[in-house]
Order: sequence, then structure tokens, then C-alpha cells
Amino acid sequence: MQTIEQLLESKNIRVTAMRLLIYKFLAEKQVAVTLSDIENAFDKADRTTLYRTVKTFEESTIVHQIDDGTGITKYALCEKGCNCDIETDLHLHFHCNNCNETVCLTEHKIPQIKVPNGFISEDINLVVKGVCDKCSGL
Amino acid sequence: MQTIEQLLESKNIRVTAMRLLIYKFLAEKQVAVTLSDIENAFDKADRTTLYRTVKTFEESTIVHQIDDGTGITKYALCEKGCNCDIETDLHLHFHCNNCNETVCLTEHKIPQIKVPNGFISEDINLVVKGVCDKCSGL
DNA sequence: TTATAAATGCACTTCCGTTGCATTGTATTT
DNA sequence: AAATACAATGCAACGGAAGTGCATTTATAA
Repeated sequence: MQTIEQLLESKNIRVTAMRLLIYKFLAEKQVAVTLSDIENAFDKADRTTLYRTVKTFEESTIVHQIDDGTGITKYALCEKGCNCDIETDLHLHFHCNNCNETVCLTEHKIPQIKVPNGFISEDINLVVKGVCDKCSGL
Repeated sequence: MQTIEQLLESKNIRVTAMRLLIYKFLAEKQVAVTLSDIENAFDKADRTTLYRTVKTFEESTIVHQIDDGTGITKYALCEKGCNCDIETDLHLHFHCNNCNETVCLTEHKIPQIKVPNGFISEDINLVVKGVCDKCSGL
């Protein structure tokens, strides 16, 4: 079990107070968050800093970006087995039309998708929309 | 074979010159287009008109919206068997990272996606990214 | 033809993503 | 410890796209 500091250092990311706070915030959240979500959580911080911090995390595959169709980019921490840079390991995302939250269904891998001849698949984005478990009451 | 006028009338959409032009533009295009694409094609028309026209078309399932992950909403005409309002008939979209074009792969249906207990699937968005047939040269 | 309602055009706002630049903070070298 | 170099942060601003309010024009119906 490594600390956040060790994780950042292992990725050659300088450890700062802001980055630790943002990482912890993402780790606590069980859902994908927008930049505005983070901004609201730290009203002292500037949007640009958050933006660039998340971008830094993204480039080092600490977080991955989620496009859930709301038009607003969301972010979530990569998990241990995330490997979100490898195509064959993509998981799907679920967006709840009721509470507007998006969660990673990490254990649900995307099935093999066939594309026509001549097309080369490099990346797949799959978002299922509907009602989440918290809202459905099932 | 019905005319565009008949199609619009059958959907209770008033036939106007602008709407006919926009419909024809979409019909000619083999790829999904953005609002700006339409705007550039008719520099006489106002963006708001295009925006609302496409929205009208969308509500009557004449066009469907595509979120290909570029951050810009795209639109494409629904085809005969499109039924894009029915979940089980969703097709996938392919976005080319090279030419930046997005096409509907209408014949490629989305496979059944399993979601965890408590989750209710209502809609699925699947975008495959890579290199299209025109760019791959295969 | 007139009355009614919808379609269009213009102006404007908001939101998000993004960048430039000055300032602050961190790390490294002397 | 002081000086240097560089990265992180904060501020301001820009640009693109979506969306709205309202006045005007156009089309349908009485």
C-alpha cells in the first residue's frame, strides 16, 4: 500500500498540497466528477489549477476522462486494474438520467465490437444511460 | 417513395424553404455534421434557425444526435430502419481520428450490454474511434 | 383579407475549455 | 543559507458552442 505521495513521485509528478487535496477528493467520490464539482469543493482554488492538475493526472493515467454525453467532461480515478490506455481493457460507464451522476462500471468490460472492413478500431467509448441503483430503488 | 414535403407533413412539421434546404443538406452528407457545418453551408441563414430546425427534426426522429466525444454535437439523418428512439435498435458510430469525420454504422447493431442489479438501461451510446476506411486505405 | 400562430433573425447570455502571463512556490546548486 | 532555475499557481481573458428572449416576418386558417 503506497501513499499518494509515493504514487505521484513514481509518476514524476511533483507533490503539492493542491494535488494531494484534489487526489483525495477524487478518491472519496464514488462517481465521476466535473471540473466544476471540484471547483465547488475547493472554493479557494482557481479553476485553471484544477484544470491543469486533472490534466496532469490524466497524462500519467492517474485519472481518466469520461464523456457521458452530458456535454461536460467528467473525470474519475483509475483503479488498480484500470489500464484505461489499453483498448482491450476498457470498462463502460453508466449515466443516471435521474440524479445525473456517472459511475464507472469497472468490472463490466466492453464486449468485442466488430467494425466493417477498412476501419481500424483504436478506442471505444460506451455509455449506458438510464436509472442507477440508488435511484431505481431495486 | 415520398417527397421531403410529404415526410415533414406526416410528422406535423410545417414545410418551409429553410427546412427543405437543411434536410437536403443532411441527406447529401454521408457523415454526421455539426451545427457549424450547416452554418457554413448556408451563410445566409442564422445559427439559431439551424439550431431550432435541427432540434425540431430531432424531436420528430428525422435526425438523431451523435455525441462522438469531440465535444461538439453532431447530427445525422435517421435512415429508413433507424428507429433511434428504440433502445434495442441502436447502431454504433465511428469517429475517425484522422479526418475527424463521424459516420453511422447503421448495419452494426450494439450488442446486448449487461448492467449490474438495480441499474436500468434506457439508452446506449457507443462510439468507436480509430481510422476510417477512407483514411486507412485498406 | 384578416386573424392567429409558428418560423425566422438578431442580440445577448451562459457555460466550459483553454491559453498567456505574471507571481508564487519548490527543488537544486553553489 | 543564498541564489538560481524551473515548475505550480492564480488572474485575466478569449473562443466556441449551446441556449434564450424578443421583435419581425412568414405561413396557415377562419
